[in-house]
Amino acid sequence: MRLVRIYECLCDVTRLRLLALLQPGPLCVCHLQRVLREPQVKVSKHLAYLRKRGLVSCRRQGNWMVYRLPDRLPRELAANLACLQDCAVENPVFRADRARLDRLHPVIAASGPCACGPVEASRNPSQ
Amino acid sequence: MRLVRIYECLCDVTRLRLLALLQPGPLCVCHLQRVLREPQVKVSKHLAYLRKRGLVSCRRQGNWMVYRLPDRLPRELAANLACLQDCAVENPVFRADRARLDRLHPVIAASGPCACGPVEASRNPSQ
DNA sequence: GACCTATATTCCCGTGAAGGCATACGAATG
DNA sequence: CATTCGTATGCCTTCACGGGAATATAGGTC
Repeated sequence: MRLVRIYECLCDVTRLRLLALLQPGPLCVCHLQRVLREPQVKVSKHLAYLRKRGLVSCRRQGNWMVYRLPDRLPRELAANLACLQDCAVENPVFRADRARLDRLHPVIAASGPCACGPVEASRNPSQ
Repeated sequence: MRLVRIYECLCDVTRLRLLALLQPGPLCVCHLQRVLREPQVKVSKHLAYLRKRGLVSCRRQGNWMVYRLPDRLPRELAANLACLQDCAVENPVFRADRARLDRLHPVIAASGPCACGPVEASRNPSQ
């Protein structure tokens, strides 16, 4: 059942945090890593897990990998991400992550989802 | 994180089906078993899992154990159950379960959540 | 081509979960 | 008290997952 697959992705803190961070827009691994403050392997593995199950997609951008939520989300996933978003509002962990992400905002806004290098797209793409 | 605990409960089909079945009102194990068409051990163990994590509560009723969703659900859980309910509407597995449950309705309506014996409460309690 | 950086993958270990079988428990009934 | 019924628990095996260390890969730079 597809729904179970989704929940399997959601039942780990790191993955929840990753998904919550990607909701506003795409980010590269180094940003995710910096915000989560988790070791590289950990972040990379959980991203791979999410990728394999279609919860995130990614594309290479020079040296960097930019991750994002897929454009067209299946109904169940969209519903659950919305629910997650709701729950995240009042959760200290997510709030702290969001705060750190916001502190990265200027950089990201200036140079795109990957501030580590030259990039085209901006955050919060309406497409 | 409490949220993760919830998702851990949701990432198994059997448990999802159990929760979906209990949403309208309390049911005894034998009914759940009959609707799910799963072996007794399996049902019982998953109920224990849910019980241990506070997603369901139960009380003995003579020979039978009547399970229900707890009266006051924490915010996150309520949100996710609502989301589950939504997703369940268009899912064949849940629909089939619901159909079998509905076929049990007359019996349950007549004798309560456990049709196997005399019982007091009716389904869909507004409390 | 050598080297650096960002990220992914492999290998290993420990833990926990799922499923099944057998058995235990608790309540009712004779 | 023995039996039966409904349900729970213990034991076992299998398997997936999470985490870390080390290593590989891909792209960029000189």
